[in-house]
Order: sequence, then C-alpha cells, then structure tokens
Amino acid sequence: MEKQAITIYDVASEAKVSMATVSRVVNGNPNVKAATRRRVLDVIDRLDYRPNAVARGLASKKTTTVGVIIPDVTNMFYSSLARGIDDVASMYKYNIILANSDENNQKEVQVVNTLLAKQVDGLIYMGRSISDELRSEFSRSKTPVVLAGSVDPDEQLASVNIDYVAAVKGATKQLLDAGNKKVALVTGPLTEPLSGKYRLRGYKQALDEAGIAYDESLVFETEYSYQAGLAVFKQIQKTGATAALVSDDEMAVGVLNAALDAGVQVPDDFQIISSNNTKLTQMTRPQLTSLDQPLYDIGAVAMRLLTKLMNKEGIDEITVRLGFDITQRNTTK
Amino acid sequence: MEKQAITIYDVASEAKVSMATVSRVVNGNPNVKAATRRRVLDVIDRLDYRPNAVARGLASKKTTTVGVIIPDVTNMFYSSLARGIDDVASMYKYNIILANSDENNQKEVQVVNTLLAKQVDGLIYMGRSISDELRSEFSRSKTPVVLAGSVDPDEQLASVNIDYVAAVKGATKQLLDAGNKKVALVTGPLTEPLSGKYRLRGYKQALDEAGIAYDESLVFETEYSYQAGLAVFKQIQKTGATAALVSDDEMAVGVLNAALDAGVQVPDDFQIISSNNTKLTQMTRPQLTSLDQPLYDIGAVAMRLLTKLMNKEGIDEITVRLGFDITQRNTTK
DNA sequence: CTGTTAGCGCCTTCAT
DNA sequence: ATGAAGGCGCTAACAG
Repeated sequence: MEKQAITIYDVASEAKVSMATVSRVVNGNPNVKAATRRRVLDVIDRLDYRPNAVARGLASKKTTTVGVIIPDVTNMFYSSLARGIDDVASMYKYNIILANSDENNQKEVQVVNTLLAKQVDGLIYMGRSISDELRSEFSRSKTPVVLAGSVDPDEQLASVNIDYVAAVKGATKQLLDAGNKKVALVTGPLTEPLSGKYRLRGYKQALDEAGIAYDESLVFETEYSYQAGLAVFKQIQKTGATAALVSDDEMAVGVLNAALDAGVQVPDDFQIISSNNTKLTQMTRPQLTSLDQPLYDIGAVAMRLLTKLMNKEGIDEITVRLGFDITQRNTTK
Repeated sequence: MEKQAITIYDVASEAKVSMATVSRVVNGNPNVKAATRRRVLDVIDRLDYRPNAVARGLASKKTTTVGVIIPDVTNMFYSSLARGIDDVASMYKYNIILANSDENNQKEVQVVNTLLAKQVDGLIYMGRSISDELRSEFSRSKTPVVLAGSVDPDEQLASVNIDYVAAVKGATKQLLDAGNKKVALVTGPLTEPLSGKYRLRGYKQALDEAGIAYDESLVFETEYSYQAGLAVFKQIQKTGATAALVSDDEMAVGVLNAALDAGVQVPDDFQIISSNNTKLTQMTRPQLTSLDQPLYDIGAVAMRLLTKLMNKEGIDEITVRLGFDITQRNTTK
C-alpha cells in the first residue's frame, strides 16, 4: 500500500532545508525563521504533504488516539455518552477507536489488549461492571483509564457519573410521595455494583424514610432491553405494584407498552419513572418521566478528564459526580 | 509515556534467538521449529510481551484499522450500520476509528485527512451526500473507500445499499393501493441524490403506474429528526393527504405522535410507512409499518467488501444492493 | 529453520 | 536558526 509517496525528506529537499527544519515547522516549533517557515509551508501544500501519524507515533510515543470500550453503540444510553466523548476528543485533536464489547468480559479483555497494543494514549470504559481480570489489565498498564457513566466501587479508577444512590432515592421518593405503596424497582443483575449496591441502596433509603418495609419481591433483575421490559411487566403486575422505577429507557418503554397493551391506564393506574432521559422518553405516548442524567456531559467530562490524565496534569478528584434531575412528563402525576 | 518497556529484542535475547525468529512466531510464520516456537511463546507470556502495533504499522504499512465517518452515532439508523461494521471488522481483526461528521462537509474533509494521516487501511463513509471536495480527497488517495447505506450517483465509489427507487416505489404503491389518493412523501433536501434522485423517482413511478398526477405540494423536505417530523405533520394535514411515507424512523415517530396528539386516528384516518425499521418502530403505539432495510447487514457487508478491497481481491461488483422488505405493523391497514 | 541487515517516516537531542 | 545522526519497535528480504 504505497499510500503516500512523499515524505518529510521530499519536502526537505524541495524546500532546500533539512528534514529537521520541516519537522519543526510541522510541529509548530518556534525556532524557525519566518522566511524559511513560509517556504516550507509552501512546499508542503504544493506537494500535498501529509505527515505520517504512524511514524510520528513511533517516534514520539504518542498516537493521539484513545480507545473507547462501549457495550453496544446501538444503545442510546451509550451512544449519547460516546457522542460527548468524541466531540471533546476531536476538540483536543484526539481520535477515538470504538469497540463494542457486549459487556462480555472476555471480549473486553481482548479488546483492551489490542487497544493497548495499538498504543492508545488513553482508554475510556463504559459498562456496568469491571471484571477483576480487566481491572488488572488496567492497572498493570500505565495508560490512563476513565470510566464513563459507571462507578468504581473501590474508587481506584477515575470515573465520571452521577450520584446513583441519591438519584434512585429521589425517584423512589417521588413515587412513594405520590401515594404508591408498592413501588417496583426494575434493574439489572444485583451482582453488578451499579444495581446491587447503588441503586438498591437508594431504593431502600427512600423506603426507609417513608417507613415502608423493603419487599424483595418488588425488585426485578433483568436484562437492559426493550424486550425484557415488555416481558417483566406482567410479573410486576402480579405483585400489585402501582409504580415502577426502571433503570433504562428502552426497558422503560417496554414496561410502558406492556402496560398500555394490557389496558392499564398510565399514569392513572400505574406510574413509571425511567432513568436516562434519552430521546426515547419523548417519543412515547404518554411521554416518560425520567431521571435526567446528563449523558452527553458525562461523556464529555470523562474525555476531558482523560486529556488531563494523559497530559499528566494534576487532578484533584479522580471521581467526578455530575448533577442530575428528574424530568417530569406524563407517566407520573 | 513508557508504556511497554519490553520489546521484541528483550524476548529475543531472553529466548536466545534472534528478533527475526520472535517476529516469525508472533506473525505465525510457519518457518520456525516447533521447539523454538514453544520456547519463544513461553518467554512471550512470561514477559507479558505485547507487539507494538504502531511500529508494526510503520514497518508493514498496514495498521489494521479502518476509518468510519458517521453523521451521528446517536442516530439509530447510523449506529445500526456502525454495529454491523464493527462486528465484521473485529471478525477480520480490524479496529474502527469512529468520527462523527454531522454531515458537515468541512468536518468530513478534515476528518478524512486525519484518518488518512493515521494511515487507516480503508474508509467507510456514511452520509447522504458526498461533496466534490470529499470525493476528490477520496480519489487522490489510494485508500479504498466504501459507502454504507448511501448511493454514489456516479457509481464510482464502492457502496452497499438497497434499491431505493424500488423500495420507495413499493411503499408508495402500498399506500396508493390502500385507497389513499394523496400520499405525502417526507424526506430530506431534494438536493441530496438520495432524496431528490432516488426516492423521488420511486415515488413518481408509483404515482404514474397508479395513474395519479404528481403533486409537488405533497413532497416535504425536512431535516431528519424527531422534531422535524413532529413539526411537519400539520403541514401535511393541510394538503389533505391521508398517508405519508417518511424517510427516517425518528422523523416518522414525530409524524405519528403529532398525528396522535392532534387527535387523528392512525391508521384509520392517516397511514404511515417509515423507512428504516430500527427498534424505534416497535416502540411506538401503534407500531410503525416500515420499509425494512437490513441496516446491520448493510454495515456488515460494507465492511466485508472493504476487507476485499484492502486485500486487493478481485471484486466483480463495486456496488452491492441488498434486498429489502416492508414490515407490516399498525400504522397501515 | 534461523540470523543479519536494512529500512519504514518522523522526532529529538546535540552540535554548529 | 538549522543540520546531522541516532533511535522508536518491527517487518522483510537476503543469506546461510
């Protein structure tokens, strides 16, 4: 593949300077006389010279690309984060290598390895839990890592997210305050810290404060998918719950549609609060009330944080928590 | 960034062979005695050696990464394509550099340039139209390019898509056959070949065959967004149209919701056929009837085609057209 | 089957 | 302000 015949040498000889000088102007090194700089620049675009980033990467040990592990681009929650990441990345002249992991530990480890082999300058990880193996890959490499939209229970890894306990607590409280005695919590496997540790804790706290006993049968562990949401509704219904806090938008749309399809009036007979406030929440009828996590911002801030880490700048806080809100729509009243 | 101290030399000396031999075993070259191979392999994982892909790329002139230009990852149409691309890419050991373009010509050119500077082995372009400048960037680089989910009017560039004329014609015909006299076509700017050339042609052909005169006022050019769909409905209503063929799912959800919000019965008083059959179409109530383009497959096949191109294998057809269908749901009857 | 030797294209001291 | 020279880590002939 002889993509680009012309190299820094061609430019140098054409401009009658040494390649060092060409390198300098290309890299904006001030130690070049204005006249020669102009001459070089001139040759550069006359020859349509384009620095070879691979060679540059080898010599400088920087690739200006970061690896991004994403469970599934097709999921709006993650693609929103990804968009924030990419925008900030390009703002700082970085590119993103995007790799889908399907939350599969093996794939993740495998992907992280090829990413490190490609000498990415940093890594952003999205996903609900980090396997020990993955964590050890992270720690033995000196490449900075930041988690976007998820938490590290040990707070060892940098991460940006929201206060999940408080968020879930707030949403649960709203549902409780609205008079619902039985509020279902629909979430992922409790073995994941996010669901099992944070969300569940927030849920229990709200229950506690309302003086309502925790009822295990009101907690539903499922897959984060539309189908799963659709399927879980009838089980929720059996418990007599009159409201549900659902941890994912697609899932929530599933729950909502199942309710509607079953002839249940929403929000009159059943209330729903979703969790991600993606575009989806506005597309349903009735529109979904939802926790509002600033997804784009989480991605953006995560990337920004990563740039600092890559730059070895001092970071005061390794974990940044962004604010959240609850956007009231029509599945609550 | 001294990420990986150990190099092929370390492995070589530790295993008491030359670096060439190490290189051979790493690259699966058969010319290595089984015994030495085992010994080298042993040292490799004892030292936790990981080949530096950048150096490899410089020496071999192959980076095993391809650039992917996407308008917006957050759009399900494109993220579905992207998912297909990534899956096949990883199947062939390639990684993807994903760059959002917002369909902005300037950004596109800029991004393609940095991608080429990074020596990607190939490029996949998604987007509705290719500016002349971009096309010229493509042609003067020897890097193979394939368009995913869009057409090249000149058929110069490799591409994979569906027969848009036939698809739109078929959908329009269905609406016409159902008794609708006035069928609206909601699409993007007619200046884009996809809308102006292909979709419009299909639409007209169906009209023709049905013996109905083409009425320009039934064609709506808008942005491909939920909001735009929401907004365009009342204009459609003014024309007295009783059905619409909408070129994007988010847009279609907008049209549907606007109709619903206006108290219009769907499909009794107004029918809708959407175009991409993404998950979204199943999430609305009523569910959207939609053209079914095999988005994931388009992405997958595009990537597969690109591997062939990168491999300099002979290609018989530079443009591959996949089959399509119309998935009947509840916005038609 | 294995080792030697050139590069790949660029960055980066170190001189001048 | 500019040039010379030595890598960066690996692949790829070319010998043996």
